[in-house]
Amino acid sequence: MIVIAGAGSGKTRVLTFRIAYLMSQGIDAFNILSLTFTNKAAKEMKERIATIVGNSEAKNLWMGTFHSVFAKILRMEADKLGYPSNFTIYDTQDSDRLISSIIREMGLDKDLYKYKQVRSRISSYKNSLITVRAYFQNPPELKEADAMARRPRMGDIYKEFVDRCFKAGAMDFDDLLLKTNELLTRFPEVLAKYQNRFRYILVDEYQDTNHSQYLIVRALSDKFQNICVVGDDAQSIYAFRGANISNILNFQNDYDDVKEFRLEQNYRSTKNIVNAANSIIDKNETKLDKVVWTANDEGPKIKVNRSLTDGDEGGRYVASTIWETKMNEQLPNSDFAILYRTNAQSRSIEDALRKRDIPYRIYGGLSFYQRKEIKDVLAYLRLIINPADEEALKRIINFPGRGIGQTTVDKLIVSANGYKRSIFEVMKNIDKTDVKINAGTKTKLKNFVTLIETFQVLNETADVFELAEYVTRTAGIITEYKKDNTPEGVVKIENIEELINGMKDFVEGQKEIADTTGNLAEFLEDVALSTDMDSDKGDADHVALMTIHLAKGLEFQHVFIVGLEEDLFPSAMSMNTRSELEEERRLFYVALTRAEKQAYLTYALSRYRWGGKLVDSEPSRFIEEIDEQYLDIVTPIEERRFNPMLDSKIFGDVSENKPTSSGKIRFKPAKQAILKKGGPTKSSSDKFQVTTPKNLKPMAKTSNDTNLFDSKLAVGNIVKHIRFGTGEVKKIEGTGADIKAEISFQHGGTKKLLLRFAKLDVIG
DNA sequence: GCAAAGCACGTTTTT
DNA sequence: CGTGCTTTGC
Repeated sequence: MIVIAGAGSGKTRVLTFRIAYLMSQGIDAFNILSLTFTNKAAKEMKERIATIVGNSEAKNLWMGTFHSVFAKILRMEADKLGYPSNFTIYDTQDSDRLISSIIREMGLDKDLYKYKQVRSRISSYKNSLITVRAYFQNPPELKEADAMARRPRMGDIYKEFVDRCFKAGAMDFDDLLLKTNELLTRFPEVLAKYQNRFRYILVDEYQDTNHSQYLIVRALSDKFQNICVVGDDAQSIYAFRGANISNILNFQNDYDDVKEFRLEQNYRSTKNIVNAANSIIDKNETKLDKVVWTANDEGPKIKVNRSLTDGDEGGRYVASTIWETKMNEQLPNSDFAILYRTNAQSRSIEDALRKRDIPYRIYGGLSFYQRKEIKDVLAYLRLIINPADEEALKRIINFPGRGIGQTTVDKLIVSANGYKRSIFEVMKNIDKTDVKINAGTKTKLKNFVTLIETFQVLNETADVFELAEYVTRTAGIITEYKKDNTPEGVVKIENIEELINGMKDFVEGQKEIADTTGNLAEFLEDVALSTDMDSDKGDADHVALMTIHLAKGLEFQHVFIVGLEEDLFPSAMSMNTRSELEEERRLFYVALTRAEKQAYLTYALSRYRWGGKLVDSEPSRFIEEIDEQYLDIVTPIEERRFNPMLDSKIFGDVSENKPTSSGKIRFKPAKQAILKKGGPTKSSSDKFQVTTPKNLKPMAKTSNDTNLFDSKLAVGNIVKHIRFGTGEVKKIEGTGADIKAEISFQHGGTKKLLLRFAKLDVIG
């Protein structure tokens, strides 16, 4: 059965009730497998089912993401594949480091073999079931393609990567799916076992499955053919990680007697939003026919707002609109979401919200578990349960510093590869090997081995919390970070404390649930596969900030979609082919359909990108693509309020509050009008800087705050440099990010310093 | 082997 | 802008 479910039509409800229904018909929960897109979705669905059929029954359901469900199965069957059951899950960073390391070891040009490109290439092989053997055996197209891309050694890197992961007892994200396929293909008795267990299979967000996932589902469902997939082709937004939209388009051909259902009524959004979204998705060629409609109210039109810069967008418009709406309508913060295309856009929004004391939470981005200090602690724990884990070992063998440098590690890697053993084993038997390392360093290595072995012994008896506390103290991690008195150092200590407290919760949680063992391995797996969405840190009331990808499946009363500019959304990277652009359009569709009541679209005429550079932008084509009867073009009145020099006449033929007379929004003239107003001359553009609202608290200034626009540095100033001492500014040259000052120091002569790097205190 | 400074580079999107 | 890698000088 396939359910094509439009946005807001109650997909989750369908799955929930179907499962509850199956169970009410006497089907054993153990026989139901339900694959969701996030762990959070699984958890929520489980809770909803529990309220219908009871908690004890719901507990037995197999429910989770592809990755988490099959990681569990792989642990049970690991020995068949030659893996230890406590295998490590490498995250993207681990993979990147290993790939970089391999490229270096093979003596390849790292500019030609960029580790990210190599990683994504390997990832796409794996997701297409092209194993190393297949790569070398198949007709030479792949090899030729890589050779054409001037990367003839691609296959060798792939092979080495796979070998090293295997030797380290590690799987990357793609392996969790690929190895599951290997397991089910090579061991028919295992396949039969899981086919018999999972008699009823349900898959959510089917449009975002990749080939590897598709094959797993097909294999498992082949015997009983009790499969129900739910999805919406219009919301397929993960092609970049291998999602194949034809999985959903061709489902009918894969099984006998497929029943198809269409859910086209939207219960979430107003007519304006639903119709506007339809008018966008209409522009796509590749799609299934369906018409989403709603019986909800007409609702207000979608507000479209233009700002001068990204700072204005977040500050003057988004933050103030949230503030006012919240006050006028007495709404909680959680009714608001701000969605963007790239994570980097969050910063300016954040600043604005902070200034207005609006509580917010950023989802995604650099997650807690990816922070350096957290990964350091986790690396110790990983090494305890899997000493072969190469990336964990390399990370901590010299952290905190114990005099084991790169040279030594390189020798160990070469030796480990030679003996076909893990690095840890080589270290353990260092005296029996032919590794040329001096006696002093050997002692250091032995001490490290002993340290880890001590931890391993403790792990036999202690729980995760006790262990981590002991490890961070004994290994000197806490001491190391305590040395650092900077604010960053303090935050790191706090983060480690938070991690350890989280472990306490985990241990206590495990005691309540009897069916889990609550060991270290389990904790690490949770960490490896958890996302920012899964953990609801308290239920504090906040505005949600996230990428559109992360927002899929969520809904909010008021939704701001920011940065609607060409090259940003649609992304400059995704405008080469029609299908790429169509995916961007679907992404916009997803964004818009998150809104229940009111949507706001915003764009800026120029934006700070790449750190310092102010880049001009044009409004996104997606704004124009919306049928304009659903739009309310708002002109930012604040622009004038903050600049008394301006007169509305200079806006030329762009009217203030209504669409232009031609009936079509005219973006180009609007931009030119702004140029006229802002003017190309320095003095007038400076005004915009000066007229920043003064009632807002300025950001804290430190001596190394070298924001160029705030820099008061001039010829003749006496400055102090942290290293060169006191000197006089002789000359200032360059523009923008490249401004340099020539400074004559009392000791140390004359130096040209880039202001963006130099830490200068102006003292006279 | 280590620390600091300099420099390069990147921003799609994520399990 | 900020991270993380490389260079440099001990």
